[in-house]
This record gives sequence, structure tokens and C-alpha cells, in this order.
Amino acid sequence: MLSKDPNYHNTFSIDNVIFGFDEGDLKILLIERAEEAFIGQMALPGNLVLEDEDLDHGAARILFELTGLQNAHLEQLYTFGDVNRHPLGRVITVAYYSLIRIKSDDLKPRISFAKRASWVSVSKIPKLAFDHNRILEIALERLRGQLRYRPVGFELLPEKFTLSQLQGLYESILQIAIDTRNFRKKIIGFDFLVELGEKQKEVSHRAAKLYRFDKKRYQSLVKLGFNFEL
Amino acid sequence: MLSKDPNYHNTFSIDNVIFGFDEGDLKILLIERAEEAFIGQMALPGNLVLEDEDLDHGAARILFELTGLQNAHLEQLYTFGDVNRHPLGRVITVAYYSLIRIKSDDLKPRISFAKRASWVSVSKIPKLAFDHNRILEIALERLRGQLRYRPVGFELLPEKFTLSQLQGLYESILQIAIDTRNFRKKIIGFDFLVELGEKQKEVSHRAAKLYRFDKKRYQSLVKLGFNFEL
DNA sequence: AAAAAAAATCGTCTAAATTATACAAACCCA
DNA sequence: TGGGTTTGTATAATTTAGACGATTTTTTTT
Repeated sequence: MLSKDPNYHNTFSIDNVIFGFDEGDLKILLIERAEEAFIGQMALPGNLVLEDEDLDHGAARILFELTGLQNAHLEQLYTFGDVNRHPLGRVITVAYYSLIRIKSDDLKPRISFAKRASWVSVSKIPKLAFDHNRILEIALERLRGQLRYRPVGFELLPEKFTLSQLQGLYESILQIAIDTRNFRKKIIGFDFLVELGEKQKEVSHRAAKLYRFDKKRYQSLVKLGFNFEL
Repeated sequence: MLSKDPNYHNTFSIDNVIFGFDEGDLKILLIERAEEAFIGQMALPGNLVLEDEDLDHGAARILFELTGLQNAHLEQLYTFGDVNRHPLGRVITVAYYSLIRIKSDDLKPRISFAKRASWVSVSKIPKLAFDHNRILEIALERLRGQLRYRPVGFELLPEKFTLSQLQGLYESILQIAIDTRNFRKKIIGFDFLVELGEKQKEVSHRAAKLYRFDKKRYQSLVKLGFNFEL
């Protein structure tokens, strides 16, 4: 075995782009920075990677420490390494992203480190620290791409949802109009939604049926050659 | 302005996955390592990133230094940062990938650093240094994905090509069989290929028409809402 | 020189997917 | 009770994608 070379240091960070969907509107999770640089400014929840942790692990740890969120399915997005992106030195950051269900009872995520974490509508993002606006842009592109070709929308909705809610999510995120009848025909035709036999309550119009996404069913369809699209 | 913090070091590397297509066969560019670790073993052309260069720039520089290749369109692929991926320390590597035209007259790329660079068929890849086999796997996935949804195949073919060559490329890389008549109908229907009025020469059967890919035409079609697929 | 072989090329037919039309059912509210 | 809104079903018209038949051009074989 070779001996370690002391010149091999590391200064990598991870920044998480966490998407949620609430009130018909796409949101991301931001914190207020409590340390230099960009102190007091809004930023993606991120921090340095520890020397003895893998990147995926670091992403989960950092997200938990800064927001209290656990069990998010984090996926690597892109790595940003421009020389001057960090005012304190050369820091390469690996961006991760995730889609989560905003539950009404924890709409305000738990906080730590005296930083506040909050959901901000993507249409109202302020100027962020570092190159975080650009990171968010790339994440949005990725989300829109995935939405068309993979059933990721369900990760943003509650377990039980109506077809209208699903359609609204697509229309809102992709900024398009979709024909309701054809949308429902297509989605139901995919045959991976389970009708729950329940209906909405407390809505001021005809109550819609509730469905849930059957992930196992979807995966077995994929094995048979099924290809999700829009 | 904030002063630099001396604790912010960096040890990042870049590894390039360079695809070429020749003799009906997908190939990648490998070097033989002349330094520790994994000395003498085959590896992707990669090296450490300099402190004062951006990642994209580093990818181009490293590729040039190790293989003599210039002007390749390099795109970021994925970042690999497992704690033990490098035996000399914690080194995070950002993988880039590129598709290039193998020209018959420089089939053997120029070399430097006493390392040999050579094209290796992806079906005959040996055990590589570090986690480079895994990096190649991810790159192959990406290439196959792109091939279906973007006109990237043309970057691997000569400027002038026949429809059969194009079809052969798809069949070889995606490992599928395609109906010739439907394939040519579809591709020609896209309306971004230019018939050159020339024909193949020195082939032992009916000579096929030569085409070239009209990139500008393609881009203007995209602006009009066109969506390439297979 | 004719026959066979290998590609290249053109065209048709059908099934599936998309888009558009019509209307009925459920529920709220005034 | 009746108008308004949204959910939901059925089906017709149109476009598109895929399966398949047949012909032309050129080289190789006999």
C-alpha cells in the first residue's frame, strides 16, 4: 500500500437545492447565512465536506444540520468550480438536489446554528450568496427535464392527490397549458395510479377522486419496456 | 473585501472520457499512467486542477497535455468523491466527457509526458486505474441517453456521411436493430440534413448519397419548438 | 454477358397516439 | 331551485409512428 501524501488536502463544499410544491407554486429551501462570507444573505443550505465522508453522505448530513430535514432523496446535480466563486479561497462545490413533500405540519423546517431556513417561491428568489442563483437555474433546468421524462412530480405532491393537482403541478413548473381531458386520459392510461376510492373534502365544487402513485407498479412497467413521457 | 483564508486549499482532479467512433465501433481514449498511483495501468486522461484555473479550462488543458487533442467540446459529466477513491489522499475528481471525430490521419493522437494515448474499443476495456471503470460506465449511460434525445451522433461521424453510417452508429451504440426504411424516412423528415449531391466512392456495392448535418438549421428548428428524438 | 448478391431507395398500409367535440355528474352558493 | 364551476366519460377526427412490400443501382460471381 502507498503512504498518504500530505499535499493532498481538500476544500470542497456541498450545496443543496431542495424543491417543494405548495399552494400551486414551486418553492426552494433557503437559509440565512450566519458566517462569513455573505453573512446575513440568503443562500442554499450548504457547507464544507468533511475529510472522511463521501459526497452523498455529506449532502445528507449538511441538509439535516441546516434544516432538520431527513430522508430526502438527494441526487447530484453539477459541480461549480470557478476560481473566484468563493471569496475566502478556492472552494469547489458539488450541488445536490432533491424533491420533497412539504407537509403542512412542518412547513417551517426545524432550524439549527441560529440560521433560519424557509421556503421561498422560485418566482421570488432574491440575490443569493456566492453563485447560488446560477446553481438554482441549473437545478430548475434539470427539474423541468426530469418532469417530462420521469414520474418525479409525485414526489412533490402529498401521498393522496387529485388529477387536477397533478396537472396543476405540471402546468405551473413547466409553464405550459395542458388539455385536462387528454391529460387525465394519458395519465390513467399509464396504469400506475391507484384510485383510492376516496374523495376530496371541504372543496367548494365537485370533489375529485384521490389517487396515489404506485411506485412498484411503475418500476415493473419500466422493466417491460415502458417509457414515461410528459 | 475579505482576506483569503489559508485553510482553503484544493486537491481536485479532472478525468476526461473522450468518445470516438471508428470501424463501426465506439472507442474511448486511454493513457498509460507514468506516475504513482497505479503506475503502468491504463486510465482515463486526467490530472490535478491548478489553483488558478476554472474547471472547464482545466479539462481542456489536461486533455491537450495528455493527448494533444484540442478544440474538443468538453461537457461536465459527474463528480466522484468517495473517501478512498484515491490511494494518496482525498481527491475529488470531476469527470468531463466529449465526442470527437476520429480522423484517419491522426488516429494515434500525439503524446506527451512519455505516456501513450490510444483508442480502445469500449467492448475491450481492461481494468482501469482508480474508479475509472465506473466513470466510464456513467459516461456510457449519458452518451446513450443523449443519443436518443439530441443530435449528438453527428459529432462522432465524419463531416460527410451516409445514412447507413448514421444508422450503424445508432445500432452499435444503443445495441438495437433499426428498420432502415423507417430510419431514413424519419431522419430525412427532420429536415436538418443537407444532401451534398456527392456519393460514396470505392465501395463494393451501390454507392450511397453523402449528407452533412446542418447545425444552424437544427438550432433554428429547436427555436420553433422542434424536439429531436431517436 | 447473364445471374446472384448487397445495399440503397421509394412507397403503402395499419395501428396507435394526439387533438378536438360533446355532454353528463357532483357540488357549491345565492 | 337554478346558475356556475369543476370533475368525469365517451367518442370522432386527425396526425404520427411503425411494419412491411417492392424496386433500383451497383458489384461480384459464374
